[in-house]
Amino acid sequence: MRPRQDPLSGTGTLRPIPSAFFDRPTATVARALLGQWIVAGPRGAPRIARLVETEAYVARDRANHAFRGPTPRNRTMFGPPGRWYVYRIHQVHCANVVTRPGEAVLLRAAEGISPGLGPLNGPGRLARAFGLTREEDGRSATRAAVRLVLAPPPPERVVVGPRIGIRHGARRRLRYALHGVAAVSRPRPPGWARVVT
DNA sequence: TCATTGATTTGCT
DNA sequence: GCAAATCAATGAT
Repeated sequence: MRPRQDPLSGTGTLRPIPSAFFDRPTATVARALLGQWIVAGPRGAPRIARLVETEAYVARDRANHAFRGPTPRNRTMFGPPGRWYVYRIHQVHCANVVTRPGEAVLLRAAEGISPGLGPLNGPGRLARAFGLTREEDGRSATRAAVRLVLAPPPPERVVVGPRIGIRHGARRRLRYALHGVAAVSRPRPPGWARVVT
C-alpha cells in the first residue's frame, strides 16, 4: 500500500476526519470544527479556508429545520452523520454538517488560507466560495470534492454566544467562534460572547 | 393551488 | 439601524 498522497505539500498533519467525529453531541461538534479546514477542488491546487464560526441546531429546537420531522428538504438531516445538509434561503445557500439524527452544525464563517480567498464572513458567502449548493446535499462532508479536514490545530480561545438571524431559539447560546478573529460574521462589541476555552 | 416565511445579504438613511 | 430583494419550502385551503 503506497502512502497516502498529501493533498497539500508541507502540511503533513492534514488528514481526513473520522466519521465518529460527527457522532457526538452537536454543540461539541460545532466547537470542535472551529479551526478545521474546508477544502475544495483538485488535489494539486485546492481551495482552502479555516472555519472560524459555527452554530449548533439541536433536538427540540424551534429554529432547527428538522424540528417538525423529515421533509423533502431536510431528509439528509435524518441520515448518517458527516454528510452535507445544504439548503437555500432567499437567494443564497447555507451549508451544514449532519451530526446525530435531526441535528446539524451550520458553517457560518471561515477565513481564506488559499491566496486570494478573503474573509468568508457569513454562511452565504462561505457556501458560495466552495460551490456548496443543493447539488452537494447528502454527499459526504469528509470524502467528497468539497470536504472538511482536520487541520494542524493552533490552540485558540473559543467564544460562545447566542445564535443570530433566527426568530425562535435565538437566546440559546449555541454560536461558537474563534476569539478575536476578524472573519467572524456580524461581529459584536466586546462581551457579546463568553470565552470558554 | 395559495399565502406565508425565512439559519441572508446588500444598500440606503 | 432598517427595509428590500426574491424564491423555494412548507403548511394551509
